[in-house]
Amino acid sequence: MSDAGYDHATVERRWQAAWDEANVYRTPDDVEDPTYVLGMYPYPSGKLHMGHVRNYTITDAYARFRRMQGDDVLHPMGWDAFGLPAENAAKERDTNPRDWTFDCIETMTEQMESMGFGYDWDREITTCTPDYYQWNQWLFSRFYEEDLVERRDAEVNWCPHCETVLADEQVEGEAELCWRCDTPVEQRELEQWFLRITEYADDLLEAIDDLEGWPNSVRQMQRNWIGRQYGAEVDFGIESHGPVTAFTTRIDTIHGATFFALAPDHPISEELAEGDEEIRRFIEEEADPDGDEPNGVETGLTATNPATGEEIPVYVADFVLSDVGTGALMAVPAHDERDHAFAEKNDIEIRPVIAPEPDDGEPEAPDVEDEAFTEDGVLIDSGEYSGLESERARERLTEDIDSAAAAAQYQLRDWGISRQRYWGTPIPVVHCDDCGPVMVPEEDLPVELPEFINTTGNPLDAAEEWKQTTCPDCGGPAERETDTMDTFVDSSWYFLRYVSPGLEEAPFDLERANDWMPVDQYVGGIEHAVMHLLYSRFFTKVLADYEGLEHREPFTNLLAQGMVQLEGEKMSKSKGNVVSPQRIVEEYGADTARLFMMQAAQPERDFDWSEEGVQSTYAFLERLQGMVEEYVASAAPRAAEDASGQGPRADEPDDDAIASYVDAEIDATVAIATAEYDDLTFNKALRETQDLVRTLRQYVDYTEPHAETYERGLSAVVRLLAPVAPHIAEELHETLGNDGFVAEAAWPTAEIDRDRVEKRRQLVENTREDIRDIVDVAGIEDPTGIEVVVAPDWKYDALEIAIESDADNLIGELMSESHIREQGDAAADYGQDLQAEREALSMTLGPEDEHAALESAAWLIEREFDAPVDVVRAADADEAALANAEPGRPAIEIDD
RNA sequence: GCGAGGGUAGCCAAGCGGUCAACGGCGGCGGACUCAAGAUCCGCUCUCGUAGGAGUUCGUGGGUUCGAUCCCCUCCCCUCGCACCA
Repeated sequence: MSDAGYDHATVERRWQAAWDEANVYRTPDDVEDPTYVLGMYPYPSGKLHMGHVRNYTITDAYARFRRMQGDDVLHPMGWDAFGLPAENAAKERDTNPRDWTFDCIETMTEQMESMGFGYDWDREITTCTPDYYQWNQWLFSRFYEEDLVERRDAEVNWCPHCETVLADEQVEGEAELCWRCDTPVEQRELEQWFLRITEYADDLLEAIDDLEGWPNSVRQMQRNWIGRQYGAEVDFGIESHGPVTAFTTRIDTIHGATFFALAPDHPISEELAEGDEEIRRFIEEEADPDGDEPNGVETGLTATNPATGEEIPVYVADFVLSDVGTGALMAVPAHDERDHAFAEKNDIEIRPVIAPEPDDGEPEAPDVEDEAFTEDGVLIDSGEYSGLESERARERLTEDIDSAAAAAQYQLRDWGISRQRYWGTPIPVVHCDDCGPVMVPEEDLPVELPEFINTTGNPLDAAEEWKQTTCPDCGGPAERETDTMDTFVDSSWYFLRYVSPGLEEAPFDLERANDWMPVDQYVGGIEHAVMHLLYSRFFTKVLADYEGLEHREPFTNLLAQGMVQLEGEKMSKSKGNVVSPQRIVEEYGADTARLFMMQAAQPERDFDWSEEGVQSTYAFLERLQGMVEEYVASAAPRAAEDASGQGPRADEPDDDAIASYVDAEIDATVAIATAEYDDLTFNKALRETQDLVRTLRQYVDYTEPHAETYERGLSAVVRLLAPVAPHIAEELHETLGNDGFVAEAAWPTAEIDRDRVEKRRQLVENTREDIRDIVDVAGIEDPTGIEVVVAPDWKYDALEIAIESDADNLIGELMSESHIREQGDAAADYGQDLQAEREALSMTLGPEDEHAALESAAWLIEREFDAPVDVVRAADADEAALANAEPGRPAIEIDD
């Protein structure tokens, strides 16, 4: 670690206290439409990890940037405070989830403050408080009233380790493991509460197209998850069981259906199993829906193909899933891979009815002996439908077959929210023997959690006194529902609660929510791409439909931030490669940690933590502080001189040129960095800013700087850095003699033409490089003078003509200009060059601008080669030198 | 299998039709400073070249174009998500 004098701990504490004192990050209720910047609230696990730090540095930097630009900003923080880990921790430590959770919150709040995150803590929300979760209950009742809640017996995913039900989304991978503990998930039948998200499937799906501020990956993942497929439902009559509906996307292949298959848990399969030992045995012992092999058993029944009237055998097959489609399907082995595999195994006819579109002549049946032909094509052997294209045939068949109707299938299931755990929102329902399940009336909310009981099962079940109640409808004895809600319910609307966190009459202040929502910039991990983000969209749409919310989408712009890795690997406790933010803050300070992270990579990309990188970031801040302090120290005596009437310091003419270079660079940096901040590409904004620091340092090293310019540069740097490194920025802002907080200072502005800046920088850079090349290639040891000659005006004119001209003979066109023609051979030569490069030409700066740019950058060249540099206009140069000069590329003469 | 995003010099990584031998960082090399080291600063870091030049490069093979790292197609590889989905 460095030994120099940047006492980050003191600086950071000082400004954290000052911000707090001055309420800098408070958003008053009466602001009109603040820029709403939000990071996904954390689960209070007890410690901030690098992922949190990155997430919240992104939102904080953006919020600070917008605030400095003059926006009102809403940047709140809260706690996703319900959940299983608290319960487990409480059991282990013999405490209770509430105390444990609040301990964790306290620790993490301190850590967040030590990072310098500027939150409006007055809007803090904590989902495990009755103040908050009563509104989960209220919303549940409202959903119930709107018929969006359903109680049904359901086969649910059950984690034996967590002793709870899991949503489909919480079951991971082919092995079906619990997302929390990786235990294999089992199936159980339970009475469950469901939110009917499928009612919104179309809305949720179609609105994705308009979420232009979201990453494509997330949008695509949500589309996949909803999984809408258009097809048809069609009935096959099964003897003695009546019509059975099957869903198919390929009704055009119906003439090739050679068997019918039922899921093992289809009602008919179960009925058959009762009277047929072999079917029973298959369902109970052999069926393996997870296996690769499609297994099945013949039922001896036949089904009537509604298109052909043909009788086809009915199987019970384990590759048919009861929760996909209708749990029954018409099987067309010739045109479906799964059906093909099953048919081969069971020796069922494979009958092709779709042929590839023929180039000419008659369609020919494809070879489906070994492999199904699954593409669309032209129907064959399909009676009156033969010759139709698949697409058209689907329409016609759906129309013509009596029992067929167009239908859509979704992969999205209703959202089961019941959890058999203690630490969650009690589902506000009372079970009455006479009335059945009854909603707890609004005036009796919240249903508060009873004291925690340390027991093996569900503590709510054990809380006898709490459980026994009376029925709100009939007044008879009744029992409370003992399940609690999935914590994703809490997070589905928390962003609305921040708008009016203490409101006692409603979950959120409608009018203000209408003004303030949606969240302008939401930032969080990609792991929430489906669950949290989909549920939040669902809630928002329901609230729009029934509660007068005027927004149908919660998050306008979404940024899925990348991971912080170590040597290309995700940090994890089990790998033991975790870098502790706390250690970094202690050793280098929050500013260093934040700055390092933001400059390391674009926010959405993964990047490697690097101790060297952190050190060099720290050194950068230290040097910057040194520069500011030195400047202020040297400015004081100068100011005294000025005041004593000895007059302003006389700037040498040479200095003016340098100052104009520095000035231009300041403008360029401000403009570019601002655009990059706007884009959340902090890495690029910071690179520009650091480049400017380098320029300023070179400036001050080279000459006595023009005070106004130099100070303007330092001041710009401090403010450009303030969103990311806020503490040291405050310190330097103060050192530079400013009153007030940099957090509330005005963002620097500069009007530049980015195209001009790039041309100017390019010209200077190319020229410097050319000089280096010449010195190197020519082996010039010690140059004594460098002359840089700008091209004559007529060449710029010629270039412009060449760009605009579309004449075949450019030379002719050029020569029609008398002032070019006068140049004789030189004009002809340059015309040849232009002709050759014809298509690649682009406009440069004008001769005066090029001269000025080079003149102001001459000091960089003098400094580098330690030789005087003369930037010369064409008019003042000798003929020989001019030959090599072109627009964008001055002639260079080096003396040694 | 389907979908999304990628493959750029030793490594990380920007660029996304001409100003590109290709920004920036790391690593390496040389120089300044120093008794020395570190830090800092200045260069170099595809090949050849005694005046800014030439040659060969951006996963593979084709194509479009006066011109392609950048656009289109084929294939190979990586990462992520979904998947016996009817």
